[in-house]
Amino acid sequence: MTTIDLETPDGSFIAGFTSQGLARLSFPSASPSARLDSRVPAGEKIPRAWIKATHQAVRAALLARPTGELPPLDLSSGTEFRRQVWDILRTIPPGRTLNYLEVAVRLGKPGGARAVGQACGANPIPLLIPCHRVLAAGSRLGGFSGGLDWKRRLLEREGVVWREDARP
DNA sequence: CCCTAGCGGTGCT
DNA sequence: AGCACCGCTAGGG
Repeated sequence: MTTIDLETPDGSFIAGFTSQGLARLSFPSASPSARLDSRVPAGEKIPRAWIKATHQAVRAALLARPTGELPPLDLSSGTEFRRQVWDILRTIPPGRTLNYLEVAVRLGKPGGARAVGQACGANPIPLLIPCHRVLAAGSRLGGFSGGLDWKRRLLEREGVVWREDARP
């Protein structure tokens, strides 16, 4: 994996590329264990177009704008089920949300809400695969592996309203 | 608020 | 094969 720093007004994101495409993205605030290591020497050569597309997509997403065309994605770290979940997440536009149950239903697995949550947590490319647009039932915030502060910040910019606590 | 039961997918033994 | 873990949900006290 080759890592590239992406500077943004929100700090430095780190993108990880394989020869297949963009494989990971870490937030500026990511804990050392979750943060990609940009010091490791580059493995493979990465097309400049991929880096440019990623940089633009990240900056757009941070402004609550559609990402436009993404570079090729390497989602080989995911199981079939998880890739199906991630594909659904990519259909959620800025400012819109689904909840875990709704994603499960779309997959034809109405009992799979919990597995959907697990798949969201395993999302290797947060922000661009917008797992922050998945809330819990009743518009409750639910979780976020990148830290709930980031989830709140992104949703707020997109004009989404959520409920901080308590069930209906 | 809490607790419980049930759920599907995943990874580790 | 078994089992513990989960970004969950619905129901009841």
